Amino acid sequence: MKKTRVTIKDIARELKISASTVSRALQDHPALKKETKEAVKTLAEKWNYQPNSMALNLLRQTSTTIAVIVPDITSHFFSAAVTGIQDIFVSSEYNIMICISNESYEEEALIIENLSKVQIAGVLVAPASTTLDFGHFRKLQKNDIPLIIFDRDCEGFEAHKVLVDDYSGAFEAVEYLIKSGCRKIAHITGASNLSTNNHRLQGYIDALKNNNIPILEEHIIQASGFTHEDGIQPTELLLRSNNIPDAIFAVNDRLAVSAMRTAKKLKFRIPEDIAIIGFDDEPHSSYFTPALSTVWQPVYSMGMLSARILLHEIEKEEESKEFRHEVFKTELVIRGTSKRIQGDF
Amino acid sequence: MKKTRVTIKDIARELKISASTVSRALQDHPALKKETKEAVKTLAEKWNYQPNSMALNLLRQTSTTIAVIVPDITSHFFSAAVTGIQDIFVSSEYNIMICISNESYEEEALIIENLSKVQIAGVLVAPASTTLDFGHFRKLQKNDIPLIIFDRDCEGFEAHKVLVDDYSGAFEAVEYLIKSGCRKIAHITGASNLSTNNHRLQGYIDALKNNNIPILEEHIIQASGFTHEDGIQPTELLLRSNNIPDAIFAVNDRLAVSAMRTAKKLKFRIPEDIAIIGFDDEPHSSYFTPALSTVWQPVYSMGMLSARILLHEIEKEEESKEFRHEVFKTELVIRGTSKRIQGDF
DNA sequence: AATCTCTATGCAAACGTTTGCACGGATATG
DNA sequence: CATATCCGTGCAAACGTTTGCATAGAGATT
Repeated sequence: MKKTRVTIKDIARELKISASTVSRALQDHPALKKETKEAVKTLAEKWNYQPNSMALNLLRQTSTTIAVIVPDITSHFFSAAVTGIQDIFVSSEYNIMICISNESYEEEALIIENLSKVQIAGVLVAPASTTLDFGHFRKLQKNDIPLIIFDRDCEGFEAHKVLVDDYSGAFEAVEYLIKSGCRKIAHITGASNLSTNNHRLQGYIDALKNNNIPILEEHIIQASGFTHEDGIQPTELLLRSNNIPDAIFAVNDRLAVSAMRTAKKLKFRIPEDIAIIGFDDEPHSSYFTPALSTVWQPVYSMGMLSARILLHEIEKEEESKEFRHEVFKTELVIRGTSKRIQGDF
Repeated sequence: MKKTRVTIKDIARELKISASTVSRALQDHPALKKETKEAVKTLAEKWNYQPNSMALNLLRQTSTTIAVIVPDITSHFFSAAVTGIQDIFVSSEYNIMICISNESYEEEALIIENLSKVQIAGVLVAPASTTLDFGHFRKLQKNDIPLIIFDRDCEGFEAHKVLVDDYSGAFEAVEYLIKSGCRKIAHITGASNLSTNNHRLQGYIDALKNNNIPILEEHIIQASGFTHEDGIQPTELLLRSNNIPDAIFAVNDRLAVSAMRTAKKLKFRIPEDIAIIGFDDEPHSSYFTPALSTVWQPVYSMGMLSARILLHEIEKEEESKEFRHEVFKTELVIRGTSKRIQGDF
């Protein structure tokens, strides 16, 4: 750790000119004469001069670091979103810093606490499932740090938001199940304070209502988490009850996959005995047998748009109190775990 | 963007003392008297003073940013590795910056080029599959920026390395297939300049040799990429040849899953007609039917160890030219896509 | 020869922080 | 009463960069 990078002063000393002249030469300042500029540029090139970004940021009172806070990065959903974000910032002067909240409000608050010690240009956050209080987000806003909420809504909290229309995604999926002949459709839902889960649940309920199918409490089961393992017990509960459903709409693909395997183990035929639709369209979902029907979300685009909005927010001059609110549409992807609709091909 | 954070000078002005005294008070300097310290601390607390990290880094000529360069973040492998890395740095003063090379040497080199414009404390990199020249890594070393190579070896390039014993992982897998009665074992391999692929290929070859099974060129097929789609064609080639194998060892789980589906489509029974073993043990692999047999890698631990080594490298005082070379062992996970060994339960 | 106008460059301050050194005042020692 | 010792604090430099202002020198105009 003794690296002594080439500075403007080194170049100035070598050329026997002042640091200001070097600085101006590198910026092609019109007042300088050609020979000076060239001499400086040549030496800077030769010595591989790199401006010290910290000195600059200190002077300008700015930062080129963007923080991205996600609950988890091993799920395809968030890693794809992060990729979208990255792809926008990679061609900008900004660098992204990834922070993982592990779906924990405490960790999320701690991350923001630590972030405030560092200079940060803006924050993109997909809130943890346990986040009910938004004080930490408000603090950022109070400090004039641009904030974008993505994927998961924080109801009652005003900010720029980039979301997915989970409600209609779920509605369409359930409506499809009904049209394909299912009448006893169960739903495996997730943590009840997540906007995404709630909107999907509401979409499920409204689709049933819309078709005059009674909503049965026993057919709405909450999984204790997002992973495959968390789908086993709810499915067993449903398929061993005395009111066995003929379809399961799961709040995500992992739970759907788990439901699939559990159903198979219990000798149910898919989709004849039990149809299954998931949510997310993870890359491997189409490789199961039968291939999983699911709801695709434009997650990469969502990441990109969030990043673009943040970028604009950071660089804009005028002060506006308007918050953007973008909602992406989903797409129903029908594969083998759901029955065909009569005359649908 | 007009935030004016509280500085040491603000506190000094308010308390009518010098900035140096404030600085010392906050550090509990023994020369200061109690009342001064307390007055400063109280006001700092009240005004929510946060030291400006850029000023500090500038003064100290250091940085608290670590760069992590991975080929891709949507694969479970790298996202888990990044999570391990993150979990080490989260409790340190360092922040990690994620950069994605998209498996491209050019992008990787560009990232390092851009990184050198920013102050960076150290770099963790899993090289892109197309990286054959290591000049960009050497440049980092020349600038005394600690570098750790993980997962993928750069043969002929000296650096700290944290790898997985791909060779014996593959050897064990193929040996298992042989013991379970397979004699015509094919291998779907990947990009030929990736150390991981090569070591797995070599493990495959040596396991066959070790059992006096001839190595057939036609049974070694290179997939054109890492995704599910890339596994279809190689499998079809194998299963439609006039020397159909009785087992496929795929270089990763995605290709294995794809081989599975393709084999099923072609009416092969798994594992009776064709056994399949993958590599990675992705979370969903056990949810296929039959569940995928595979080779598990301690990827999270690998991430953590890489991070620890980097941390040590950054903070160490003495200059040593020794490079660490850590190799993790894999574990064979036998599930349903491979036959049982006689008397093995 | 005195003044004016350019042109090219340097000076110094600023960003926020730390720290070696110096200094003023109080107390203790001779 | 003079000197030594100590305590608490401030000054100024340093990190690397930019930029408004000043200025030196040259040439042009009177």
